[in-house]
Amino acid sequence: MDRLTALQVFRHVAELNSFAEAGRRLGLSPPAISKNIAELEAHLGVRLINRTTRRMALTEEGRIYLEHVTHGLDALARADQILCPIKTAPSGTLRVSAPMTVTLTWLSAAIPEFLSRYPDLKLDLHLDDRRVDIVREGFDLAIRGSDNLEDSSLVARKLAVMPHVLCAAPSYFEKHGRPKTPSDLKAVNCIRFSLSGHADIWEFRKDGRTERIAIDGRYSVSSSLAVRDALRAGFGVSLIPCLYVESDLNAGRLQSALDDWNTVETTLYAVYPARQHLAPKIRVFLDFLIEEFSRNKESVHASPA
Amino acid sequence: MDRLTALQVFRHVAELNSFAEAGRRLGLSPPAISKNIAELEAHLGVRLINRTTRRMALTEEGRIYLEHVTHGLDALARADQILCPIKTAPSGTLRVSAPMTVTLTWLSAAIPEFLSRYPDLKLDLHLDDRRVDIVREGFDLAIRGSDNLEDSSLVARKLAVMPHVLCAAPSYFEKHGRPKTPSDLKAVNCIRFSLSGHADIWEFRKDGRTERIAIDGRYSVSSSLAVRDALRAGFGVSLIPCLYVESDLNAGRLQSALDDWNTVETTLYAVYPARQHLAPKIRVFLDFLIEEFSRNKESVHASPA
DNA sequence: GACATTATTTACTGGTAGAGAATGGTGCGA
DNA sequence: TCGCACCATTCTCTACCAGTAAATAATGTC
Repeated sequence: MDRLTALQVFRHVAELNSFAEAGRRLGLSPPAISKNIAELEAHLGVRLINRTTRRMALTEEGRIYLEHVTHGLDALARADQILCPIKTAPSGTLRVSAPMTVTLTWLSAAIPEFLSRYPDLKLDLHLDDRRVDIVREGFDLAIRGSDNLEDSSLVARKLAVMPHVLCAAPSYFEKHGRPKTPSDLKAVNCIRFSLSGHADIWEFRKDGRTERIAIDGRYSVSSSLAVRDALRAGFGVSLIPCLYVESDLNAGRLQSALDDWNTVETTLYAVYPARQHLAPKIRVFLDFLIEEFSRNKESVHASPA
Repeated sequence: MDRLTALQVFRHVAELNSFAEAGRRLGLSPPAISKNIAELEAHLGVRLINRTTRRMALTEEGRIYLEHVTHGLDALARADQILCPIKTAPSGTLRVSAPMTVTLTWLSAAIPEFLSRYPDLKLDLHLDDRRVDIVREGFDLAIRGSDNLEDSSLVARKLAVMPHVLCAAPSYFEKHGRPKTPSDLKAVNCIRFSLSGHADIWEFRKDGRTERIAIDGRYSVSSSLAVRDALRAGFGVSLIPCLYVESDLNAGRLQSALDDWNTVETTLYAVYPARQHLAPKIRVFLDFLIEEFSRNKESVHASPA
């Protein structure tokens, strides 16, 4: 027996004081009404409605039962209704995890405009370069580099490609020489971004040939911005997303090397739990990310040139 | 989809934080759990639970929904529980319709004892010689004479047989003669109980012969007690339940006639709406009636002798 | 007194809820 | 590090049940 429909049948019958009318209202045949009431009574072991073919009236038990049932049914209906606005308009709190550096250099400036576009939305943005467990920690969405991409039941949406560039301060190159081939890097102080998937081995490609260099160095750090600071200070060379050193290269504070080699690219993904029933708040933030990253694409791609 | 089980599944999953554990608790297979949640989400168009194979967490919407659903589910559970004591122990209000005279002469004296036996029970006893519509007027039980017995969907339980006796005051018989045969009644002032089914035609049987006499008289009244008053006053003769005139006959205030003829009997029934799921309050009152009428039977049957 | 309406019963059917097996994925412990 | 155990999901299949239709019984109305 489907008790929920039985309860709704009971409620309608009680309120309309008629089996037939309740059937018409609910789109059910008279027998269906009868059976539902009879089954409900059998389930409870209590007679709820006294009825002849012509007349019906709630028993005392029926009246008591109706009161509680009505209350419960209304609460359940309210539960459904409360989700209605949520599933159409963005609202509530959006919990997002994003890598520190990407956010600070690329995204955070645009966040206020995004939030002002959706006044009912709150944003809880966690800056963390770790690969967070999105489900366990209750995030709605995470921005990840391809290094960290786990191939689970999550959905990944590509946002942007971040080409890398090998660079150092002019002073460093003057002192230690400018590498001409990837293998020159073996003898060089390489600053490593420890959270990268390719922290210890750097790849270079040219003319279909791939060189994989196990690099070494005295400084390993978990923030690209710290890497940049070390580069600026002339401490060593590093392979770093172009984006982060764009202005340094333009201003001559840093210089690139091995420009004729293609190097690793980090693809940036938005990762979220499911494609079905995607909440509007996630949907709009995703759209915002796509829009934002595509807007900046040309400037980024132009930078290494 | 059975939404009630889906909601219960959702609730258990949310509270136990595990699909499998919820399945074990509810006696359902893991696939059943999955499907219920998926269907519930499809129905709402909202993702309630983010899940990988290893971990799961409510979404914000899920948390909001759970709160309301829990509330509704509890209300419905309470509705069932509230009926539990009612369906086992007599309680609440018992609405009974009974004929005035039968009650006053036979029953009402025992009512207080009955009520003190069931302290949680209230009795609303309507004394009315009309044939009431038991369902329309919301009675739990009615006491009826066989005259009024409608053959509907109601249940009738035989309580007692009330033999009648033809009688009048000695003064009346002295003045107008004592009838020797039923047909003598045609010339006699017959007092009629108007609510009886045999008010205008009185039947007498003897040796397999039946005499049906269309009687006449100047006084018709809707209470047997008024008939008795008229008899005592020597106004005429009447056919009246032995019970009502027992003491009068014993004391010689009234005298019977046509004692060698069998006359009509009124069978007393308890009538109630249904045999299934008979409420305890009705059950105990019915038992009380049966007990009470069977206790008095011998004295009643002895009276006409 | 014929008709219309009502609740119920019976027999039947289509949809579906649940089990079982298999798959892909993940954490824990040896 | 590998393997084991567990978990959620998908697919397929079956059994059951909810609802309909037609027939019945009862009752109020014109």
